[in-house]
Amino acid sequence: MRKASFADMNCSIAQSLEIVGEWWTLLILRDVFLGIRRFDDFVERLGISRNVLTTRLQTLIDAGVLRREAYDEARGRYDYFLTDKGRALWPVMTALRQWGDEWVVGAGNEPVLVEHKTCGHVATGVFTCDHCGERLDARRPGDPRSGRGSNPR
Amino acid sequence: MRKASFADMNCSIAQSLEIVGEWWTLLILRDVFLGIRRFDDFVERLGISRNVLTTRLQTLIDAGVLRREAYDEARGRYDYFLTDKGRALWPVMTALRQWGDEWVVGAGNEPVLVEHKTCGHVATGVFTCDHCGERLDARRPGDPRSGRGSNPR
DNA sequence: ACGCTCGGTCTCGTCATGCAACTGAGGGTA
DNA sequence: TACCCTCAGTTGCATGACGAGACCGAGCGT
Repeated sequence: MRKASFADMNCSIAQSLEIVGEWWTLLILRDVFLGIRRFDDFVERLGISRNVLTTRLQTLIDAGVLRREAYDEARGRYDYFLTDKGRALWPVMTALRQWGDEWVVGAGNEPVLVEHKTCGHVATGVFTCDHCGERLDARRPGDPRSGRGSNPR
Repeated sequence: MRKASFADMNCSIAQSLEIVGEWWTLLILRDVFLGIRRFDDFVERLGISRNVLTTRLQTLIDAGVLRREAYDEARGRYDYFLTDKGRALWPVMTALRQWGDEWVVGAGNEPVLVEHKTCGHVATGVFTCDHCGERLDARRPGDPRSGRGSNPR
């Protein structure tokens, strides 16, 4: 039996996970965000097996999240870069990192801090409404459903 | 060979993925956010196999993301609810959904809209600096590294 | 000529997953 | 009493994904 696919679910979370939801994929992307570019560097930093890395990179390239560029055409040596689509995953990475910092990682493990270049402060990203700027949160358990539009199946 | 674990990586993204990074897990949580509470409803909506659902729910309970509560003690019927830790995953779900809406889902699939109750508008969440309120983005490829603090390995 | 580096591919054994049948307690119906 | 139904899992089996490490091949350095 094949592993199930989310591709036919009419839900953008399912569609997203179809691309970045596999084991290792988001860690590979984390390293790309940190500037890692080469096959063997991923293998060494992550401890991922080479065959799985090969398929994950290919999946991400096929999905348009990464771009492969030769830095030594003759020997077939490549760098992997984020595309715009890949760079747009930054909020996902940040949300995951902040959740881990706040709820998972024990004391003694210093979180990675992000400096906001513009204002110079260490920044925590917060989700705000693009309309009024107020901070957004999940609806409380008792609320009626806040979603509307198509059925998120 | 066992599936590799990210638990010993000193990185909160890896720690987070150890909990929510498995196949199916974020889709289960999406449904919990939408108000699904019961075993057979997850099975039917997701098409997940029952044994996998069992282990995923248990993992999430062990991690403190979900809470199980009997609604019919005699017959062993349970509801699954989000804890505060689980509800704190809302930015992750939102970031994934918005990425999917913008970059993955084709035209013709209407995204699920979220109404911001306070201001009454349909809201798109944006990541902003908690200090100055300016919108946050990933550093551009050429920038020096923006992370500082412990090595995010 | 020789070894080295890099970016993979191949093989093989083990683990996770999907499916479907089964279980077991209690309730409803006849 | 007998029978079926619902719900929340558990069990068994077949298959596919994963991990480890060996291997490969092109070109460079010496």
